[in-house]
Amino acid sequence: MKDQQIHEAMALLRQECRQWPTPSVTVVAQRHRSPFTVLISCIISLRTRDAVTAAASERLFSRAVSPDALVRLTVDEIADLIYPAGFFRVKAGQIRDICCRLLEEYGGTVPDTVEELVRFKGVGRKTANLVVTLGYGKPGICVDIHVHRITNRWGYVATATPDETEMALRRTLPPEYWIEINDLLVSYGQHRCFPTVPACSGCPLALLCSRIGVTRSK
DNA sequence: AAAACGGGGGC
DNA sequence: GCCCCAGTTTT
Repeated sequence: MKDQQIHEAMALLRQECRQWPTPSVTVVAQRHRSPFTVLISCIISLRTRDAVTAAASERLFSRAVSPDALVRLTVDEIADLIYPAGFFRVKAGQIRDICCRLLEEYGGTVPDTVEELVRFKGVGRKTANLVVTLGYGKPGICVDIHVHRITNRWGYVATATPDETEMALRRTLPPEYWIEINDLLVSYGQHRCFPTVPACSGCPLALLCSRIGVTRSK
């Protein structure tokens, strides 16, 4: 796919996604405006639906929006607040551990590089990149399952894992779209370009997609 | 019962 | 690369 085509695709995506609500982690980040809340709600979102993530995040942040406030809660209290998110007990422990380390190693602030962020248990490249881009507004590409699936479905990249997709996009995607593409493709993946059976009929990107007519694909 | 959730870790 | 994690909602 050429640059000309990706410019067209992104313009169409922007237009199309306006009709759908903004993904919840982004909304939560905007409401509380902090790299810390992006980090925590991103951990909550692991293997958990968008609506559940939003509700759980709001419940937790109504009690604490900083590491020093959050460590005063016990693991059980945190677990109760983020229920019914998947793996809620494991995540509660991870969240509290991360808060402790943030206080001990970073004076209660959140580091702003992927390399530092992925040293925390429960934080991988997806979460780290979302903190960097959404939390700090710095260059980065957050590749979750939606970004991975859709860019491959387009034929824009040909990769086996989300991490490989991130590296491929860092080489080929114009920097002006780096921060934005996650929000757009999460929304598109939730409302049209579904995981198993995408709604290709009426898709504004149909002419740019290499899998036209394919109703079942990875 | 099985698949799906905006993954991550360990091997 | 594969398998496990440990929970709910949706089909």
